[in-house]
Amino acid sequence: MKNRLKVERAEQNLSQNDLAERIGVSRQTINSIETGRYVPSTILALKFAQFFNKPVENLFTLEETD
Amino acid sequence: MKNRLKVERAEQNLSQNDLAERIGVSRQTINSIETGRYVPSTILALKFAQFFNKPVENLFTLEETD
DNA sequence: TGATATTGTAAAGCTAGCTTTACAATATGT
DNA sequence: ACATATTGTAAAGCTAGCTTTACAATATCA
Repeated sequence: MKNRLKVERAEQNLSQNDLAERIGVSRQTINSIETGRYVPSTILALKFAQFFNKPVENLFTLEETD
Repeated sequence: MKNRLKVERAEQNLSQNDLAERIGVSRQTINSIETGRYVPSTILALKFAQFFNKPVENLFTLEETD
């Protein structure tokens, strides 16, 4: 699964730490999701969507391997 | 987090087992999500959305406690 | 240059997601 | 009534998500 967190974050000029605090998770969680080490829970995905004001599908997209 | 899986399933007249096979998970996973025991991964949420042809936000919604 | 911010990783520890197997309770259909 | 389908749970086992702490590499900026 791919995600656009890094880009969305850049558009808002936020650091991983900023986003982590706004969403309520650790910075490592943000980093791990951005670098593809973790697939977030649906709760987290919905929070990102809410925060960036974009549909979940716009931030996260399935790949063949999923 | 609430979800509308049971309703969507009923609208399509599908059993938990049917949905499980279509999505590619075990029946217990479907049951556990429907009864609120598990929060699915974002990959699973996207698959449900794809299958029911509805946005993730339409199937899963955050609650205060999330 | 020197100090600070940002990002990438790693490890340990705990919890949660998912699987398989299994059984009971209820609903459906002949 | 009987057989079958559906749903709810449970337990064991494994993997993945998330936390905290910590350190190194790179970028930013006075």
